Amino acid sequence: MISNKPERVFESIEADHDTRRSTDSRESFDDRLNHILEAATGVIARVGYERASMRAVAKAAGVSLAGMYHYFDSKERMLFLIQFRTFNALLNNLKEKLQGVGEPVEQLRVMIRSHLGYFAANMAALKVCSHELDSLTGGAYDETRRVRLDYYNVCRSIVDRVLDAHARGRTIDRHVATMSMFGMLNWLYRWYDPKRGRAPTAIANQFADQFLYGLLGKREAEDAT
Amino acid sequence: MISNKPERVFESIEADHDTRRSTDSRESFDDRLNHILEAATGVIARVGYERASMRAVAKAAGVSLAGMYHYFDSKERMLFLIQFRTFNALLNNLKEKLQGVGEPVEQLRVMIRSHLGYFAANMAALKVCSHELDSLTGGAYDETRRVRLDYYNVCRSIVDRVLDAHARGRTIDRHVATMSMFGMLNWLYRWYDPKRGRAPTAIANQFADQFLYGLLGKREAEDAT
DNA sequence: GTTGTTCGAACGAACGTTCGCTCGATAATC
DNA sequence: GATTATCGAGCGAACGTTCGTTCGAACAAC
Repeated sequence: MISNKPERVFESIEADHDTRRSTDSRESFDDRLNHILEAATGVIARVGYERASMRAVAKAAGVSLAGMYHYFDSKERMLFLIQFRTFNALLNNLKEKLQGVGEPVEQLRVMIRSHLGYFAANMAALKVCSHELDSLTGGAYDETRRVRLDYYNVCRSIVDRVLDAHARGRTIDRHVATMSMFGMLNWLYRWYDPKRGRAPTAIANQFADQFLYGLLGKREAEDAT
Repeated sequence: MISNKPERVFESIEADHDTRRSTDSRESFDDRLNHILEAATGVIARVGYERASMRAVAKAAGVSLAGMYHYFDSKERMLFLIQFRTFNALLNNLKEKLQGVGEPVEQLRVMIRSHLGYFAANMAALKVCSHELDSLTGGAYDETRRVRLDYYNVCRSIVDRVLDAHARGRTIDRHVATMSMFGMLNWLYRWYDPKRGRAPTAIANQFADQFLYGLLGKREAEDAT
């Protein structure tokens, strides 16, 4: 089932075991794959996964229909590659941005800023990830779920730390609180237009304020900055 | 395009112009239509609109494939009927619950409670409405959009009144705030399991608290109850 | 006998995928 | 250095299946 190794793609600077002599063809393979996946991401974001026919994706990528199957063995695998890479990039981006930030409240602000920043910079990919979560099945679904769970755990532990440090006797279900934050953030793909709306950083700040005040119930969140 | 009048269906106690004599066959037609739409809602909620074949819906409803087309002239019209009725019911439910409530903060609480209550009671229908927003095209899409805009305006004006009454010098984009609330609420269909999670009313209360404190930045929301 | 319901059977179109082939570039052989 | 073998990359054409929809006959009710 997992014949097309996904790790190869984003572990680009990893220890290479066997393929490094014929560098030329290898690099051009990955470049070509990336190009096709980007085209696919655009089409799927526009019309949805089921409506996005392989013919339409092939046309958008400038490849023949049959030629696509040199890069993945099925349409579902194509969607998996898009989602798996995006979720991993999102997670790595978050971990990187959190480095050196210790204060829980500031961690939460960084997290929301990071999520929204990546969102705004990769709208199509994150629309596909938010909307087509259940379009994968079996092992492919499980693998993306694993990454999403990692992401959830990082965010959840930040929410926990914020509440532990500044709890004010309110009874808050922390899972519900975390999911409400994801809802606030991910729903963006339904309404946000980067050409018309406010800048992503402005929205991120407002979201962070709203969510923090919502958690803490008072203004004290500010003295952390 | 709009051959199958949708208003007839939920304006059930409206002034009837022409059809009230042959009550028997008329009622059984509506009942049968309702039954098919409910089955369709379940199938679409489970596998998505595109994957939900008319054959699968027909089997779930206990009707032959051809027999479905006696109640709507296309698959898209079937989806339209589901969405249009659900959105209208949601809107009417909200207006009803708001009657007699004057205080803005309490209005907002009622709104969140109402939305979540309807959500919990009609999970499948609201999943279809949240997830398949863009599956309609042309006039059908416009009609559902109109109802959704009505719903937005009611909620937005409540947010406006809350902020006007309790503004504390914070700069808040009210559209962004309203959409963040819809995100928090509608994202529910992605994670909430009525059999495992907390009761809908408990979640509604926490959502209301979070969103209100988030808007106002302090605890004063409570003295409205 | 008309009208409203229901259905089996079939339609053309579109889908994801596969097959057999071609084309260049590289590797191997002499 | 010329010739041959090997292989990845790409494509046109077709496969079998499933899709939404239609048609005409059958049956019921009044």
